Amino acid sequence: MKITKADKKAAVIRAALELIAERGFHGAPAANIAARARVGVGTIYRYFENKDALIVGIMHDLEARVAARLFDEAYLKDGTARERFLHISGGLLNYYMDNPLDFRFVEQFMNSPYGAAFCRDKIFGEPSTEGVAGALRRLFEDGMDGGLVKPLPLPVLFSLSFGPVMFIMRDHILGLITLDEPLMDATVKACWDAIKA
Amino acid sequence: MKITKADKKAAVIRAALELIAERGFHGAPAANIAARARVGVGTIYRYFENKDALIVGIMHDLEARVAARLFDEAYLKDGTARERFLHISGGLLNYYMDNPLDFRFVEQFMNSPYGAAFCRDKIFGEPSTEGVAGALRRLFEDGMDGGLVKPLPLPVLFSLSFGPVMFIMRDHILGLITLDEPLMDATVKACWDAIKA
Amino acid sequence: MKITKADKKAAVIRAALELIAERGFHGAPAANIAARARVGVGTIYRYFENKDALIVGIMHDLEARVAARLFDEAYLKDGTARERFLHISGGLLNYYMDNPLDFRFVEQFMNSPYGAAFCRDKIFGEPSTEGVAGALRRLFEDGMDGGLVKPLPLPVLFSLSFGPVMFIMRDHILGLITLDEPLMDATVKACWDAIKA
Amino acid sequence: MKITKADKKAAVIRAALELIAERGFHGAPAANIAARARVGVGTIYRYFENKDALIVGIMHDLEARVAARLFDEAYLKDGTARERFLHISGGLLNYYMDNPLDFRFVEQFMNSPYGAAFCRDKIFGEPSTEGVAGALRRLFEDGMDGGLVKPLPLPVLFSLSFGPVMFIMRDHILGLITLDEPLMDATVKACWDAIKA
DNA sequence: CATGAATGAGGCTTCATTCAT
DNA sequence: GATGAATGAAGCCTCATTCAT
Repeated sequence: MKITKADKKAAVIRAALELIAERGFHGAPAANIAARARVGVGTIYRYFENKDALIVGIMHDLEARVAARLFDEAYLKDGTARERFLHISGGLLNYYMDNPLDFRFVEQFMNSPYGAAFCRDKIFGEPSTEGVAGALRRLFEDGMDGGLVKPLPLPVLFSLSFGPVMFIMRDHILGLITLDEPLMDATVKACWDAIKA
Repeated sequence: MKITKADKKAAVIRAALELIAERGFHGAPAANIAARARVGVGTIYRYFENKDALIVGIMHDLEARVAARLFDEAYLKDGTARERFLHISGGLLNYYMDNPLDFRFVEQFMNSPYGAAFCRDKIFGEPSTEGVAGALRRLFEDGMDGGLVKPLPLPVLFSLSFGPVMFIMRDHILGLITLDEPLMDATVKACWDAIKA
Repeated sequence: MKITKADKKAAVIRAALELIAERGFHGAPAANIAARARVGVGTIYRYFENKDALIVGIMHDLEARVAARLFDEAYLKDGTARERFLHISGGLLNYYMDNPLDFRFVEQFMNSPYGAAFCRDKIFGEPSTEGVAGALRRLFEDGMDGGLVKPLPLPVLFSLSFGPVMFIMRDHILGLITLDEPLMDATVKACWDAIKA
Repeated sequence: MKITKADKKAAVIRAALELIAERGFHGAPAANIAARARVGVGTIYRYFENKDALIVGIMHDLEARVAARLFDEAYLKDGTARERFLHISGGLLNYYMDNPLDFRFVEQFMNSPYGAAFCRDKIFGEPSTEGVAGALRRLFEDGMDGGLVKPLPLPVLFSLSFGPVMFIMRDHILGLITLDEPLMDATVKACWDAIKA
């Protein structure tokens, strides 16, 4: 058993994510990805049918890592709707602060034909009760039932909650602003103001 | 005045915007743009130094059209900070509802290396007191002075105001939700809740 | 009668010669030629059927200018074969020293498919008794008859006479050597040594 | 050892040389080069960064082949300056007689912006004591020291030696003259007359 | 006559993908 | 499995030439 086993796949995913995050889809040819992953070009095609599959694969991988971070033990112990909201919203902001490349990737992925297809696929699948989406839905639905959250369609609540987070993260990464703990806190609290009844 | 005038440039811009909006940057080769604009390929290069310049040119053009719509007479007549906020925020939402292709373009442009460069250029220029950015800055600064708006850095206020708008528009365009007048109204009002003191 | 009449043609020829001399055939698109000649692109095509015709036209023009310089009154007055040889050979060297762009053009023209065709055309025409070629032929033939010049085919005598001149001119223009009066003199005298019996 | 080895590079070089020799730089698009080399277009770019690099690469390759021919054992055994000169000068003429395409390439290359850059690069490097240039320098310097060769700058001696060779070769290839053994012999001997003291 | 906007064939180069080793 | 040389479709861009003004 060598250092390199089938975690070549992980290396490919990481290399591709980094390259796309840093240079856009244009700037991530298979040859560069392979080079950065210290892998032969052909190896990419062992693990992914083609480049599109690789890109979607990166997104799935990333999603799992984000979910693991947001729904940790801290989240599972009970709390008010507001506390749980702040936990998730703030957690997302924190995650992207710690992993700016992940953010840059998501940003580019979601706002591209890939993202559209990705979302459509999610929708055509039944509204899962598990994963990030499920947890959030329960949070908002409970909140609305308890009269704590404005009675609005879920997508609207989502947008009020995460739109600002994604927006401000980009500014932070571009250097237009420097987010610190208090500022992040103020931001997610303002988001709560937007959705609270 | 003949069939051929210099609005070939406008035709190129429109064709490129549409193609990019519909199919992403990948799906908009120069040949297709020219074909849709009913123009020779070479003509593109009479008006734009290269494809990148064209793409940035589209964004500038689009910006001007958005600004013209948001800062009309209705805006200029006085109103409370909240009224002006709702006018702009709602106006933007409306504009994109009416021009979904414009929205799709902005979305892709801003979340790509093009957008990063574009924003950086804006920043290195002095904080203009005119245009969309200037008007918004005055609006928020006045609001903060009057104690009507939370005292937060401008980029944060921007993100609270427009993050949700952009987010929900994508859902709408993807068909995940159908925005109607009341829903749009509720959304921008919720945004105000986020920023109001 | 304005400054610009049909000497637009001359302007085109000059502009094209300069551009080709400085940047090669690759670096002389019609648009640039027109710009440097301060003339519309279309104008080029009034005077030359196409670009090839223009290029050959430049060569003809240049030939005439060289001939005018070499066969002046000084040449016509009698002299020994050696004197006449040195006059011509040195005159050519001098001409190119004074007109380096002309040299660079000739150099590129002659060593290209254009030059091959040009020479072929000359050959298929009867061996003219006039012009540069004619005068040189007489000079060499007289020299051979008088036993002053090695009895070799004309092309060989030509190459011994002008090969070195063209060769050293290129070095001079490239800056590999700096020709001055004594050096030029020594060079053409050495050429005479090559052909003298 | 299969059909495909890495002498694809040699095939590309050969194909490009031939095409350029026969049709000029204009007449050698990458697609044609690839076709003649029986290679995919992309393959060219595995071995050369771009077309310019290919062209310079051809020249380097050719230089090596010429050097190998001129400085063989026959040259190394001692001889008078005149004998060695005739060996080299005649050898060059012979080489080009045997390889007319090489000649046509050199001719076009040297008299073009490529050649200028090529020579400049050579100059900025220190005057190498090896290779063709070095051997020739030694030959001429020894000759001058021994009073056998005219005391002239090296570039002038070069031009007197090789200018006629290149010149007459072109005539031969264009069919203006047909060089045979005696004629070639007479030519190089005449060149010696030009440089001998 | 002169102009230069318009054109599109054609050139250079990239890059996803394959396949022999 | 892993590799990377080979491939050619396809993208960007240039430029000789035309033609309406």
